[in-house]
Amino acid sequence: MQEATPAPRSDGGPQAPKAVSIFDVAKEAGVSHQTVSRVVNSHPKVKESTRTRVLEVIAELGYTPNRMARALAGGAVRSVTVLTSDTSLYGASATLKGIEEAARAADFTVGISVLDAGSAQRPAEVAARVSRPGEAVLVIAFDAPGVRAWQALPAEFPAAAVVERPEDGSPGDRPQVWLDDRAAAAQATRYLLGLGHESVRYVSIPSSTTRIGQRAEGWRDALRAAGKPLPEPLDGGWSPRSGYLAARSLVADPTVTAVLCGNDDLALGVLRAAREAGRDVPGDLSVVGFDDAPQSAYVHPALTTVRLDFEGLGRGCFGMLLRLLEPETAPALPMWGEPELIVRESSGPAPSLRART
Amino acid sequence: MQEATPAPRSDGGPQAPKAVSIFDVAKEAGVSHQTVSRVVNSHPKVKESTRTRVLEVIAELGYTPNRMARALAGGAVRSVTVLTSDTSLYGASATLKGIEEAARAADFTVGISVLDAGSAQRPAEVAARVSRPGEAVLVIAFDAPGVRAWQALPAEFPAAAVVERPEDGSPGDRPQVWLDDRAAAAQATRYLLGLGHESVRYVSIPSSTTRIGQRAEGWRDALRAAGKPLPEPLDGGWSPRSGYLAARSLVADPTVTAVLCGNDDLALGVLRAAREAGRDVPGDLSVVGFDDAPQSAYVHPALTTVRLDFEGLGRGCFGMLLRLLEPETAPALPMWGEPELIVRESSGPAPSLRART
DNA sequence: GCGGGGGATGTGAGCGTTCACACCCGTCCC
DNA sequence: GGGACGGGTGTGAACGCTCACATCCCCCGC
Repeated sequence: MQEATPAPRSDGGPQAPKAVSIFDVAKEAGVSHQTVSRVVNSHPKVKESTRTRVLEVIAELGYTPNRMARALAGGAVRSVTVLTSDTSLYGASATLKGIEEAARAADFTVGISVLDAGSAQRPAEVAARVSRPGEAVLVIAFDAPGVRAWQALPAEFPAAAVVERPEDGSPGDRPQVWLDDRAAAAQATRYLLGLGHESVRYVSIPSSTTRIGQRAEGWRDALRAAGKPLPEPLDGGWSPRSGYLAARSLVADPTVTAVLCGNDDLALGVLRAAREAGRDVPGDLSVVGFDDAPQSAYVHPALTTVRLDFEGLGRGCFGMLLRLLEPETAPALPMWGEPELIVRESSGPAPSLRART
Repeated sequence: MQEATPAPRSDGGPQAPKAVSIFDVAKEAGVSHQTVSRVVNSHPKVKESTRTRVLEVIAELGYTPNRMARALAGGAVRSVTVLTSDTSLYGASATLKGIEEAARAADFTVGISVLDAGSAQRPAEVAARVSRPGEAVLVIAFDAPGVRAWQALPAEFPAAAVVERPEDGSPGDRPQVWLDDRAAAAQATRYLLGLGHESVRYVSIPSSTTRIGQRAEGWRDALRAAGKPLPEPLDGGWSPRSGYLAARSLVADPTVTAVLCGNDDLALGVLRAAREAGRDVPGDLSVVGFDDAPQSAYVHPALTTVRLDFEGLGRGCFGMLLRLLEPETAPALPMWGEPELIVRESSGPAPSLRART
């Protein structure tokens, strides 16, 4: 009677549409299952007429290869699991978007598994995240859990990673991609210095390694090059709240006139702390962020920040993996954009210069 | 002889660690492969001593069941593909986070596939996203592509969805979860009205269906209940930019003193438009957002908004799916939080009242 | 005319798992 | 004492695919 939605009751339901297999297609097309397989995998040695016939039947029957069976039989897996520790941060989610896009284009299935601080360390734990031994893995290693997972990954896994910086101790041949955060941070710092600020303070995101982060490094580079003393960076987290907490002491100090932040969320927190302390931005204090999240152009004051091409980076990372997996057929590695300083409203000339004007 | 972790590389081969299978375990434990299978699947009828022995061998050999083979053989798939159209919006990414969390707890693998406007319509296209016919699907259907995918999903798929509102034409038995946006929007509107505002305007996110969205509906409900005229909602998109563009005309009108926005990003755009038009928030204009994104408490002015428990919703959605898949073993459905109005700085008494004070 | 190459196709054996069944052996009951 | 029962276990056949190999046929060259 009613035609709609037979409600897929998992148990003894009389349904089970019995997916069409390679044998069904073969029978219908009057060829062997192997020929169908060849057509599906675009093997060269199939007669054109046969190929057409098979393709017709495939379309007619609505055949879809069963990925599981294919993988089981030792074929190409065309599936990748992304290991990441937080899908909701802008950097990670934009990178994931890029990966998914590239993966879909290459007809890969993408899985996702969230790392927590504890589990990322043991190789077995990490390996267990993957559905099939041998399946490819992509790690978004912007933070410590990510890096640990990347390091813990058994060497036999085909894998690539998006990292803050290449591991320096290890052999440099693991496929990984990164952005030149260091240069970008240096550029942002030089920009602030060029505005006449005596110095620039830095509120840092957590570093992904035991060493100081790349962005902090770049900030120090610029300060050092300008012959300025190197103040201690302030430790922030990833959230606006952590930026706010870290900045409260900072903004109370009138000699601080420029702050570079490890990301835009931190900058938001700094902005709020500044406002509460009665400091005008950019009049009394310049604040520069990092990442250029979609909101950053619209907050008040609009954030001067460093735009990072996370999506491109994600595509690039997948590209490296594809190259590893299928060296001959993989397309050229897509390039991603260079970091770019976007000047908006939250930064301006040092108060001293301003007064003089 | 050697007791410790025999490092799976069985032979002298350079690579190909040749994962240990159920047969390896069986042989080592002196039982049949089927008994191992029973142990792994915690089948009741296995002698305790046998079970212990097998478990020991499993641990020793580092055996992990091969998901592909298991799925192929008709076992439980324990894998779910999430269909969503944008991983970077706060609502979707928070929901995804909740889903992933619940899925991991239930030992499910989660895949993700991004929908674009075109592909979401044809059932075959949607079905092809899934790696195995019969594999479970979760749809995040906050927008039109999501809803179309949900509708296009062949009925034989075990699936659940997070929706803006339940489909009204169809039989209500498809498993879906939603938040009471309508009541929340009504509450926010009443709140603004209670502040003395003559009326409240609405900048809408795109509706997921052909009808007006739930949030707009709630806004209308409240206006109607208060005996106010119903102005046309303004069409926004999802981005701050679209909120900005939509609001430019709005903020130019001095009779408009309160604006409700379909999400926090739109509200950010409205805030900027207001500022450019020289309108003080909340002095001249109250702005209320929706979603309570992590940034919203830190922007200036801090956004009054409706907090939505997206993560809980995601967990709930997965819970529904699990119930569908494993009716007897599934735990009770986790509940998720009610929407909650969070009053911050961007809203206040109507200018008229304020003047009087 | 015959051996040889190679394009086009078919055959059968796995891949690692679960399912349906058969089997063994005690225990209980009549 | 024999049959029914049922806990505990083994056997073989799927599942849908790819791999390695065998086979067929046609065309070539000598």
